Amino acid sequence: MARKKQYIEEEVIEKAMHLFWRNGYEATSVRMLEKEMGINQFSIYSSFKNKQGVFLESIKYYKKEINSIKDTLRRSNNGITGIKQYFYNFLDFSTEGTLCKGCLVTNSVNEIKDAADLEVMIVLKQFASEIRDLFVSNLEQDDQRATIEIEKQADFLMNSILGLSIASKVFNKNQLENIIEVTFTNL
Amino acid sequence: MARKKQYIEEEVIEKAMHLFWRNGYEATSVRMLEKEMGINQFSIYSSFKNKQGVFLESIKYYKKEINSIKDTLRRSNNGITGIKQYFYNFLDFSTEGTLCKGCLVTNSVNEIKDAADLEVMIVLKQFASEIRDLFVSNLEQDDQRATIEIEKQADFLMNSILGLSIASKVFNKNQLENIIEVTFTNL
DNA sequence: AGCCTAACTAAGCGATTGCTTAGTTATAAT
DNA sequence: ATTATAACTAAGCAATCGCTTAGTTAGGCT
Repeated sequence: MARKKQYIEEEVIEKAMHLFWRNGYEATSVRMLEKEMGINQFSIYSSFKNKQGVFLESIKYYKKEINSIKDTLRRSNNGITGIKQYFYNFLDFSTEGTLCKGCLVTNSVNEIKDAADLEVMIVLKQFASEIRDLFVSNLEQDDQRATIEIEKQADFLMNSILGLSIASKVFNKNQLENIIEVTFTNL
Repeated sequence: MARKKQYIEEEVIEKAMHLFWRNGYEATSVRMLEKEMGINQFSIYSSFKNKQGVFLESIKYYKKEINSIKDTLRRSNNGITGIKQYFYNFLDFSTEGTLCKGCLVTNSVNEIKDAADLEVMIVLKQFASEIRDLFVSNLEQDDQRATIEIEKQADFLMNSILGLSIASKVFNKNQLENIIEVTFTNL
């Protein structure tokens, strides 16, 4: 018995996410969000409570988007080979034309300080933990791999992909391929 | 023929650097710098021109501080072993009590967008390049190492230490040690 | 048709941002 | 002692920050 929303929340969150991804959390102002999302500040605050709310929804949307390459990894049944493919897929996923944006979650971990935004930090750590679990279960697929080494290797792989998130902003494509190749040599 | 400065520029820059290191560039306001540096805004602007000027000087001071472990690497003559030691030294260097601050330069690369702060970005890339050169020359010390592989391995090591800068904020000490151990296995 | 109510617009809230400036104080040279 | 000048203090600049609110518009209900 009243007016309908003139926007679809998921659609405007997608736009917000891309802005956060390109600029980071702090450097993205509510005025910029207003423009990018194409709705008034009132609508932003009524739909998502506050700026942090928009960010949390953006992270959720990011997870949804990255699910396609996570699913590829989940469905792969070829151990370390599947993980390596995930690395290449991630590079592709994090690139928009010539702009290398890294991983939204990694960027945010680097920016948010635990104390201030506890709720955000929990979501970010959970995301990382999910990826790590996939690494572990793929490593377990290789029969000859020693079980004690798997946890260490999973940490190592997490470190490598965290690195790639930053490296992709600084290094060229050839160097990034070198990094992935060396990472998976003798592993 | 006039009044003397009541502060030593290098001393106040050291304090500014620690603030940038803990909080990042954007999240550090000039008011915070004022408090931490213990001097008035007028003095800040007259000594360092603007906020970016304070930051550039802070990066210079950071380089100076990290020189001690860079020198250890430079003087080491034991190839890959020296690089591994650098990784451990870096972890120690980036930790202040229980607070893991990562690498100031890595943090900044992740925050600054090339276009906006070109001057800053140049300094940051130069810093990374200097570390990479040290990796290369240490790799060259190992006689049996194939020359064609050295550049690739240097990129790989840069990626690992970029990763460590973030990982140190999220992972525990044991995991960080695992990461370093796996990184240098079979390299 | 008339009404209720949620979704809109746009103006503006106090606080903070990076930076400047008018006015005062200290010091070295005369 | 006087003077010139640089370093200081503190107030305040316009702009922007995250967020709110008063007033208007639209759409399903009786």
